[in-house]
Amino acid sequence: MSASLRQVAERAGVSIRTVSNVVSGFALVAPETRARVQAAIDELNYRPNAAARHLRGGRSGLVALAIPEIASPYFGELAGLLAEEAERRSWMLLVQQTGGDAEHERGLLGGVRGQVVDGLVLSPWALSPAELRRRPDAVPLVLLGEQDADGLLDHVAVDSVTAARDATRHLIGRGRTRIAAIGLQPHLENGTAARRVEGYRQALAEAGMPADPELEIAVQRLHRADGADAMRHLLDAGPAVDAVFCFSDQLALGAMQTALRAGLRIPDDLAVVGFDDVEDGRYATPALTTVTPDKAAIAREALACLADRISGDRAAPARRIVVPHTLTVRDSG
Amino acid sequence: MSASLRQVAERAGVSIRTVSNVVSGFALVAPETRARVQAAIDELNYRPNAAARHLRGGRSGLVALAIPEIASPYFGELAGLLAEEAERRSWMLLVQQTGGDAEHERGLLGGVRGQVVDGLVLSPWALSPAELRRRPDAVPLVLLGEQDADGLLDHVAVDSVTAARDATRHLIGRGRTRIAAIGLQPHLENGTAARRVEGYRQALAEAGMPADPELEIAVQRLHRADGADAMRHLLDAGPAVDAVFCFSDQLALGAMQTALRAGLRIPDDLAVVGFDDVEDGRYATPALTTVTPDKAAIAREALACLADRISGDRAAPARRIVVPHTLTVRDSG
DNA sequence: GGTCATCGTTGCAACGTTGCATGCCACGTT
DNA sequence: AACGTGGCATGCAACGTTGCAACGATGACC
Repeated sequence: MSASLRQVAERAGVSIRTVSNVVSGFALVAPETRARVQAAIDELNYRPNAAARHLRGGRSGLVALAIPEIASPYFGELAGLLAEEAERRSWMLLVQQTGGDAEHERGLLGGVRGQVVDGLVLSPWALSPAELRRRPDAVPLVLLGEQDADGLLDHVAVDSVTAARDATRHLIGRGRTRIAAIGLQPHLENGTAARRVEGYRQALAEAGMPADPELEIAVQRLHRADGADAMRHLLDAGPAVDAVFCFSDQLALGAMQTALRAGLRIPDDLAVVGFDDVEDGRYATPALTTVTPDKAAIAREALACLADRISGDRAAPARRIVVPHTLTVRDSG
Repeated sequence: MSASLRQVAERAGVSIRTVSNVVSGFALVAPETRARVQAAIDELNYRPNAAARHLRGGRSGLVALAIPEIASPYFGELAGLLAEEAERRSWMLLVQQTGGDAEHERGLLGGVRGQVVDGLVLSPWALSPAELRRRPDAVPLVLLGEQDADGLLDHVAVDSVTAARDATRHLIGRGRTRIAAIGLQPHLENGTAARRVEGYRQALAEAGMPADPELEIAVQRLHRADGADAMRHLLDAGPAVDAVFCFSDQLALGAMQTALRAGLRIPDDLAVVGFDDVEDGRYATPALTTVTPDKAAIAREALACLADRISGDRAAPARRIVVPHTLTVRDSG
């Protein structure tokens, strides 16, 4: 066990309170006393007890990040940035995997196991906006992704409609005429996929191209395997396509592998555009053209927002923070 | 703020202690009392206070994972598995990024900020074995990777020498004669790279092939960019090669991109083998042949070991746990 | 010379929980 | 009737910290 204030106090011949004053740095302490206390602290290798501070002060210095899965490159990169940002704020980051499970997500809304954390950054997957809204009012919460919760919950995201439109416009601009979209998720309440389809359709409409339901492929999850399956489906049964816009880089990479194996040349026969700009895509062959959300901004804004909630007005109107995105054109389309 | 035992007790008309007994499930409580207390708990939505429990019991239920970076696919996948395993044990997982920085790693050895965690899983990068050994005896610690700390610290890892030998043997078996190794890290104390070179050299020696220093390429880190640089170096200045064994999949993927861009056919002109078996590699084109460490076993064993330390004998002799690996042959070599 | 502000230090209480010991009651045994 | 037993409930103390108010000592001021 580690030394406590009491032991330091005994050793330095002062009261517990005085040691506390030295440790916190504040308050008036005579230089000589401070030095003596400091010496005792060093000798005993005193470290303030986090549990006691937490109990007394109500702050744990912990923030939780709840995401579907850490191993997914997008969430991994995001988690890394959030960890950096948390470190900068002297917070510790606790990571919870929801597995995209509604039950699990719901559980977290009520607070992470016994009020351990000061705040929660949640990237919902299966939870409906309605459920998000009627959450038990517990820890400060910031949502990642667009959530149909305007005015009720803070959330940070790129503008998916615009981003998807940009990506699709790009393909149209390159002369593609049969552009498929991979990544619809009609089974989920989560609005992200819906918004990306919307942007995709808008771009087609602008260009006077008909929206063909056969070109809109739904997936269960956003993994490479789902992209591979979707592409196989398109190649087997589907109509001819000369481009695919995938709602994540993972989907795009899976789709690319299938297409390449089928002997298609990318981008000559098939252009592929992704979404997220994860590192994989940059080193894929061909390198993936993709929508680049400002992930650092997402991390920064999410924690800034959380910080405001934690130490500021909890009842302040909810904020909808939109971070910038760009289209990064590489070799795949 | 949330309800406390006292408030529940008042509402149910019993003592604090009795409520505590109901909450903990143990002890003898009359069915009728239990029901009344339970009702009060539900009405007030009582959740035990983690800080108080931590202070009282000395356990926080938190375990820290310290890795160089979450965004790296290997560590991301590992973190995911550790998170699952932690969940299974009702632990929460706190993630610390060290950035491969010695100072940072050293800081963690002394305990994560004020004894917040019950245990620490550390994947050292820059820290020397000597420093690891003379750590201040604080929280229970398990190291990931081979650490030259036998008998002093618990650690979990694959057998890198054997794994590297297996991989190299495979290339030799396929008739490759000029096999480069990418991933040496002579600037680091961390022994992993050294072990992989050793296995590589062993396999060459077995086959009566000379070890050519020009074929052993050092890197700063294990990112795709480093692999790409190393490959470029080999193609530009270096001698002819017909295979590369990379010490991580990241390196291999970077190397592959450079080779493909240079017009080499993989595996015809150049065979590429990686290490880690991350998902990227499976979906790369061509799919990456690689050493597959049993990552789930690493996660399982690491936490099992930590659990033993936490609730068992802290002075027990350190364990060196070796998890199995296989060679997964795909298209790249 | 007395009152008052200032500086440095201190004791008390409380945060919410649980281990321990003890209390009380009813029942069955001697 | 006295005693022991077991079931159930409770009070006290302590974990380590910090906010608050108060303390004595010192010097300044009127």
